Amino acid sequence: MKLEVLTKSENKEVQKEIISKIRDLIDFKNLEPGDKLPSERMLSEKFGVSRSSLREAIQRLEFYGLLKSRPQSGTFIADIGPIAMKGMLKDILELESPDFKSLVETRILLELKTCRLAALRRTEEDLEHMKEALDAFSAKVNNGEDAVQEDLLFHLSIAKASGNSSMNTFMLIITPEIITNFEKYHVCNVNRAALGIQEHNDIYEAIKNQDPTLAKEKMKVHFKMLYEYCYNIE
Amino acid sequence: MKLEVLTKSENKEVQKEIISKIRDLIDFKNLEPGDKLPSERMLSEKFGVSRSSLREAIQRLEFYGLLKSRPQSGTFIADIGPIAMKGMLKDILELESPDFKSLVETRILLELKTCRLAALRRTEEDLEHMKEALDAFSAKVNNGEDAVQEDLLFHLSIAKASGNSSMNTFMLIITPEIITNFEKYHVCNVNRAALGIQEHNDIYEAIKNQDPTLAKEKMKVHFKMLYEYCYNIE
DNA sequence: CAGACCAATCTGGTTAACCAATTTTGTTAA
DNA sequence: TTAACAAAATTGGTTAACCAGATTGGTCTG
Repeated sequence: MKLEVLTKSENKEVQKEIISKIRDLIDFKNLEPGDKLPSERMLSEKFGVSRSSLREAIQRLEFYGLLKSRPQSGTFIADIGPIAMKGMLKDILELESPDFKSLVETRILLELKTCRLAALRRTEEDLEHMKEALDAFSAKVNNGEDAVQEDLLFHLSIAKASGNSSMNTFMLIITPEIITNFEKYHVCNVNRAALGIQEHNDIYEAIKNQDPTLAKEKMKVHFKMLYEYCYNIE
Repeated sequence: MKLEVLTKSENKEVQKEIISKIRDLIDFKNLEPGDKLPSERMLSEKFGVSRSSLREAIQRLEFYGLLKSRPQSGTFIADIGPIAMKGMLKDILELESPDFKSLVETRILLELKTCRLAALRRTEEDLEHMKEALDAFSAKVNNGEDAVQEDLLFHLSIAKASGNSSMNTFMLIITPEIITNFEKYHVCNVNRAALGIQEHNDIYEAIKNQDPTLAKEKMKVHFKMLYEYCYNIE
């Protein structure tokens, strides 16, 4: 019975251990898709961890789509097959938290696509949202203030207009870390911000005119500096 | 005090309501980055929800990088600025679960990039893992069996070899849903599987020979059918 | 012997009590 | 007045008890 308070990182290690034990259990008991896992009480006792910790681990695996728990019934193995299950569990356990370079690289990839899709699919409502974000950005910059947040929100409005909820979700996931890293490394300087208004406007106009190729091109221009920065980090 | 048992979807609605209330609180109290949120007990009482539900909502916002809770100290607002905070909360609340088309579209985008990066960065260890996955896939197909899982695991091994943990994570997130949808819609048929071995081999060789352009080209060939399928769903 | 039905049990979800570290606050001494 | 120290209140995390629906095993009836 653990009594010391665990730090956040230690807690994550415990979670990984639990996931690892769940993997061993699935492996050892040869549990197949649709099979029911032992109850939470039984597992928490068997693993020697608290039920809350176990529940958190299960929730994480549920997030990755590997488990599915149903109220008053049990926790079940997802219908993805035992081989995929085993492989994915291994990958999840080995997963490391993303570095800044990965984040920027992924952001550029996503945005070159979302702005293209946005040009193809944007609704009038999407356009309005984008315009609002664009104006907020311009106002801040013209006032000489820092506008990293407004910048990112404009880009998020494009992601939303892309009509692809996966990419939209992924943009939402990486944006906060991008912001904190930007502010840490001072990636955005004020001189570029003024230029940024024009670039944002170009992107907006391209999407408004439903020109996907131009939109992507303008986004590429907008990312030029960031792109070079990203590939010179290491 | 709610006593009925909530279904999973109802539960998610409750979570959204809580997040919405947290947003209102931040808005109303003008909480800024680094500020401390009221304690969990106080909030759960104020919102009229259980502390567990509140904690789940907080964990979700922590996942998106908007909050940061520290043991024995409190839950704090992330250092991303009030405007970004408000905008992102709005987007998260409006987020819808991804459809199959979004998943496939995102997968293709990610994989064309990861296989290119893998060709540039793969280690010898990465190559070994890819070879193992490749052989497992070939064995199953040559045996006339269904090999959707092995197929996906090969692609995941490429994502891992890309050295970009964000993209690796995102691939892990979308893969289970892809698998279940594949099996539901019978996207993969056996005839193509035999062809798939050759295509997988081509991709593997290109990555092994560190030829990013060829790797991407071969991946594009591999996705040709899926690509057409994806854009003919609606 | 098969099918319907009911109660005991088991389940995940929820609520309340508990823990130790931290933070705040009040007091005292320099 | 201020700095230092200690006690009390506050905090997120943990554990244990509780709830109502789902499951199951056995029993009874046709």
